[in-house]
Amino acid sequence: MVYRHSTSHILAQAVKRLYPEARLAIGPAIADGFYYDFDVPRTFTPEDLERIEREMEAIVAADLPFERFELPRDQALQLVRRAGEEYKAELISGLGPDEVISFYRQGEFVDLCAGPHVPSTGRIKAFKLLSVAGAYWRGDERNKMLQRIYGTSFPKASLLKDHLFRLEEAKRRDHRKLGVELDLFSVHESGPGFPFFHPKGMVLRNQLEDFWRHEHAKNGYQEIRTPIILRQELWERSGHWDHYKENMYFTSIDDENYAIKPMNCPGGILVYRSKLHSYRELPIRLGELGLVHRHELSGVLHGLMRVRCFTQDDAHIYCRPGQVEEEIVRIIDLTEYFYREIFGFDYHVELSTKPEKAMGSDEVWELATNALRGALETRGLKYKVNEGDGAFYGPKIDFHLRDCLGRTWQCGTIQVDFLMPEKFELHYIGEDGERHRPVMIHRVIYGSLERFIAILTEHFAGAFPVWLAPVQARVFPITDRHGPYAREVTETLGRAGIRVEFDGRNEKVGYKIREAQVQKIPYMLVVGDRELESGTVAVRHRAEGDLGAMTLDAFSERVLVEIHTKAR
RNA sequence: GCUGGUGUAGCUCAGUGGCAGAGCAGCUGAUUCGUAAUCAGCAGGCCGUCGGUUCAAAUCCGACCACCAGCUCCA
Repeated sequence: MVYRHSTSHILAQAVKRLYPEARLAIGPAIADGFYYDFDVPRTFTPEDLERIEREMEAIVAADLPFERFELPRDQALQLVRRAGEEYKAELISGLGPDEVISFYRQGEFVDLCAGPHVPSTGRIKAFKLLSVAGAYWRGDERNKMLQRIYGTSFPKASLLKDHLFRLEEAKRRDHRKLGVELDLFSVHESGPGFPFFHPKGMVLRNQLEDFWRHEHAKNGYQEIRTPIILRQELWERSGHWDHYKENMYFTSIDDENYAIKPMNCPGGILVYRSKLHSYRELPIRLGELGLVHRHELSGVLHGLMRVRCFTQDDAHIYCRPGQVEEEIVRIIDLTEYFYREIFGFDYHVELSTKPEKAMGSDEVWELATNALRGALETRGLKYKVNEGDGAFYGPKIDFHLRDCLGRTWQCGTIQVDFLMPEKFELHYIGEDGERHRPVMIHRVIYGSLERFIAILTEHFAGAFPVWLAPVQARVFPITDRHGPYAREVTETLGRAGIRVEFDGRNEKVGYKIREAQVQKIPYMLVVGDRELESGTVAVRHRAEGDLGAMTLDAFSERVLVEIHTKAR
């Protein structure tokens, strides 16, 4: 961390030497590297980065010592103002009264910095500038956009090389690349952000949905389905019109205004409201694999991770106030079962609190937030707090999963909502015969099927567990005379419930094996004279290689066990 | 949406002002083969779109669209 931060100072020094008009913003170390933000009238090109790198080499070669000094606030301000560094002046003004204001000097270059640093610039052995991108000053889009240069550094050249190699390797797992290669899905210019699922992608998706339905039925959920287009009035009532309009698509039918749903909750509420409920029924858990559309900014679209229409594995739980925490614990348990037991993911949990543009009083938010916090503590889960990051109708717990480049994506979420029940005047009849207001919990486990499929693809690098694999086995006859037997094998396995393909093309076994390996098909079955005579199949596993001959029964038993246990 | 980059065959990519190219994939034929690529032939293009400059544009200029990285925002 210190090491990379020192490298960012060298970057800043090089930039100041080459472009004296550049104003410095901030330059922290980040995971795997560092960046520095500059305000420069011209834009940096890749050639500029090379020039800057060469200047950095010179600074490293000069082995300039890093020297620390401290100044009182007014002198510090004077120093940076004289240098025309208005961003640094703003940073100093933002520091608390008792904070020490320190600077670091290397050669002619001085920068406001808390430190620490390596002793001298010569300690930086291997570095590389990776990219340049825009970034708003203080991360606020109302502020000026600065130019951010990203880079990384390592104590040894070989470590830098390894790191760059790992970045390349990670790209091979990219779900966008694998999605094409494995023929899972596509996106087209005709519908940016609106993905098309191909037959193999649908097999995967349907497996996820079947499993989801099964587990939810076991856990006391009922399934519903609500329409995609509903009257605008509904969205005005729910608060989406006021808080979410810019993300919604609208249409009109017979001169009436309608909206395309960005969330499933208002529709689900209409189902709850369609009859009277007794306290004895609660909690009522209504699940919906609901297709929602949201207008996302064009610059954020990303394969299946970030799209403009997606299917949420949603559910809304209507319960009594006293049941909220227990319900949250149940959802956490179900989520952990999915993530940890079934898929084997690493994830982290965040708790998001009341945002600026929220509905409802602080007291209600406090209550809801405490319920979430209480459930997290009950389960002893570590979590990070995101102040002001909740939904407009309630605070939430989020489960975040990693993609191939280490970026994290929110998948599961649990949101407590006292407000929608209010807006829609929901009630149930209590023991006392009076009307009472239920609490609503919104939750998803996969999050969206699309994003989850993207994460799964990268997590397994396309080599899906057998239960999810679009094709579980492929059968190849060695020559034409083995064709009829190979077909019989294919049919028998198919009848046993295995997704199996027959590859009778006139190609060598090696060719077919290679193709099946590239497709990450878990099992390859070779049949030739030996198998034909003994009534067996020669089994090859995509990771374990040649497993030798097995009877058809033994093979199908093996695969069926893997399918049923969801072996990874 | 903002900053920067990219856009040529299904995929990966060459081609920098003068007839649009390669490998893989596809199709046809030959080969009948034992665990990651058999050989030969054929076909495949609105060079992202629209406009401009030029005798001539994939190539230069402009606008737009899409994609990539990052920022802001979110499942």
